Amino acid sequence: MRRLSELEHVVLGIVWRDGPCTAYAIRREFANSPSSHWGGSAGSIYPLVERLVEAGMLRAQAGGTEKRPAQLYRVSRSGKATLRAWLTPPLPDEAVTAEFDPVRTRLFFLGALLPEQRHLLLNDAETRLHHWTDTARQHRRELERKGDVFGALAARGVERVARAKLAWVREVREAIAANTTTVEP
Amino acid sequence: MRRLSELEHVVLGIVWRDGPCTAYAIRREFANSPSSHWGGSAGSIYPLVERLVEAGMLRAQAGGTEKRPAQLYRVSRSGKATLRAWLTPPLPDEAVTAEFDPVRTRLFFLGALLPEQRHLLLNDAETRLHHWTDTARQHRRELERKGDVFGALAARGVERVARAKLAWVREVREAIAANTTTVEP
DNA sequence: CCGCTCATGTAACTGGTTACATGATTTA
DNA sequence: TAAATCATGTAACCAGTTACATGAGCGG
Repeated sequence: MRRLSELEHVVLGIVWRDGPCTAYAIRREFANSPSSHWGGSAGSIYPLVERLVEAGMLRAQAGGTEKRPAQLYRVSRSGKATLRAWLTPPLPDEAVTAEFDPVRTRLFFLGALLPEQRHLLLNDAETRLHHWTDTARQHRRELERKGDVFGALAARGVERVARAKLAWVREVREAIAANTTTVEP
Repeated sequence: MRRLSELEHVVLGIVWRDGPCTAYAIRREFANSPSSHWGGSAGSIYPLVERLVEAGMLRAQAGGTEKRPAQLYRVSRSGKATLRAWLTPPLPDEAVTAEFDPVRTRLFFLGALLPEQRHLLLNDAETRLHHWTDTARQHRRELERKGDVFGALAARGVERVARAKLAWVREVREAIAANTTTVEP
């Protein structure tokens, strides 16, 4: 099989972690995740899982109740090996770069706004980031409560990044408070 | 015209900021950017710029030397208005969430590795993040040197996030040094 | 009994990418 | 004079999304 995509590896990881589970449960995992990078849409997950089965990474078994039957999936030996290979250094080169951040993307062009309007954008960003730090902390605690040690440690990263961004937006506001660079209308 | 994509807005911003410039110069902007989210491939930029011209957001004018003619683009009045609208709150809901981070994505499944192997991944992540903080700082200074005040402030965000992630990876290492949760082979 | 969750899929679309193609100009 | 950069484009592909479709079970 061709090189697995990042999403395919993540699905492999979810099935490894959550034991035998349905494709639907995988989708829910993405839907409940505070990250919005992958939506876990039906159109992506069902064909993806089928591909992993065909590639021998996942095994299907009948499950659920008689009333409500369901396909359960678990990782095969080769699936586990693939998962571990994915976790083994070196990380891909793109793994550590500036990710896509809509707030930062906009700040690059803050000069296109009138000085008064710049603060409106920063205020909005700050409010949302403040709220986001709460969400991130709650999510981490939820994982801790469930006993998912590594998940909680991963989620700590979201918390730290959220706080860093909050501090950053505040720094930007301080910095432009002095600056009154105007721009033609 | 339909709602502009994020990339289309960014291109609008680049043309606004860099004055009359070629599509090629726009591409270079993405290629030189330390972010890898958009590659600025020819296949995306040239058709995109053409679409913005058709939508009346950009105006084309002949330019370059006689020896080497080139199409120069500048933002129209309506292009500027669109750019400002993009910068005007409220930010879209997805603007403030956990972005895609390959390192964090992997840490969720760190438990699938043997305890000794976990440190190999963390070491790799730490080394790269350390290097990345340097890159980010240099890039920010470069923008400062060029007098791009807002660009430099935006780039400060990359720096802060890089440092936050570095601290996070170190925290994770401390935390799992004690933990010896093993997993079936 | 109405709406929500569980469960599984498919078809059309989209916003990019890679790879290919061309050719002039500048720099080492 | 070879290699890099400037400059512009196209065709095929790809990994996801949205929207649609179906149906059973379960809680208020």
